Amino acid sequence: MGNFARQVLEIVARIPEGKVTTYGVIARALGNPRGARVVVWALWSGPSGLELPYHRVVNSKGQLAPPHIFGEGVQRECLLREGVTFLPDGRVDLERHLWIPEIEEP
DNA sequence: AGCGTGACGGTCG
DNA sequence: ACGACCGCCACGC
Repeated sequence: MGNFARQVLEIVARIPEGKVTTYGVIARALGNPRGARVVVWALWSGPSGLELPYHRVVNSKGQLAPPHIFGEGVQRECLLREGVTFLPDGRVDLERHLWIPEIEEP
């Protein structure tokens, strides 16, 4: 796993309960503004056993990952359980729950 | 050394 | 507002 991917996972590990962040935000925090897709790759390659809150990462519109990733409705339920609220159209209410990590890179 | 692959994001019609 | 398009970056083959 590359260095970037490791840093991605470090950030994911720090997303507070009841909060979410986005692929793009993580990429920017790591100084790679156009690296959103690499963040995706990092999540794929990350350890599945470890208790990382992968479900707290959504896209820039607040939409959840497609069902085949976590299973139908699973991601949504995890977030609901943690107190995340959704808009009528099913997107996460980013206004309230978006979490921006502190800048990492030196 | 290409080339295909994304759980993406912004821009434009 | 919404979809279609296109650029993006690291990685594995």
